[in-house]
Amino acid sequence: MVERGIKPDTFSYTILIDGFSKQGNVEKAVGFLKNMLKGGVLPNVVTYTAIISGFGKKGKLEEAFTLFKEVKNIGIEVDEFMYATLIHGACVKRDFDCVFHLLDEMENKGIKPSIVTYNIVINGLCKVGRTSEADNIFKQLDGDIVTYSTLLHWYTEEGNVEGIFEIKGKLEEAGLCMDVVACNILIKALFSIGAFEDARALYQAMPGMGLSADSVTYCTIIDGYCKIGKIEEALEEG
DNA sequence: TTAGGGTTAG
Repeated sequence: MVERGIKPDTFSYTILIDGFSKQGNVEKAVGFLKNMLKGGVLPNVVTYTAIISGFGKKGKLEEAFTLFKEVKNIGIEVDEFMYATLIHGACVKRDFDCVFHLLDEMENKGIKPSIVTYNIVINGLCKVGRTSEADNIFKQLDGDIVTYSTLLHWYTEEGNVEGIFEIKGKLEEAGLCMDVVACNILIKALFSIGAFEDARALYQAMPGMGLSADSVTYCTIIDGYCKIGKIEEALEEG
């Protein structure tokens, strides 16, 4: 672009910055931010969110917060995306005081967290073994398919049979549209509680729901059958 | 008419 005399704008810079942040090279992303500023191209809330996300993924929460304060000082209006990104970073660091503080701050600013932001918090709590706490805190919440998938996944990891039944029931009650990820998690959960026939029935019902099994589905089923010594069934489904 | 946040096996 530069060779051809095309001046990069906020969008092209932000795409580059986001790409480097996602690859784990937040230093390079910061370098591009500096280039932008030097060239008189103004970063916006999306640009800064990309960098904060890069810091968060690497566990560099302090750097993320320093930048967050800078953004506020510049006078750029922070939004739910930026808060969600910071919350994700705080979850990576297992700093839940920080997480709940950020949620409070959002509320004070009149920024209502969407289900995506709540799902970040739920997953963060589950990851540190606080699944039932996550489940309780967000009981009143209208979960989406990711919320239920996440809770079901972690209850399965914990071997919490009661939890599995609770979420399975809620999932059916909510009547949400299943996706492949949700099916894979539910199949695994069913295997874990010994409901092999239900697991198989769900797998077979997938095409009727407009879903096709992916490699995770097959691995889950093969693993499930192998663990109970049913090699024949494992071979059969493949 | 371009850019940003969440969930799956082993």
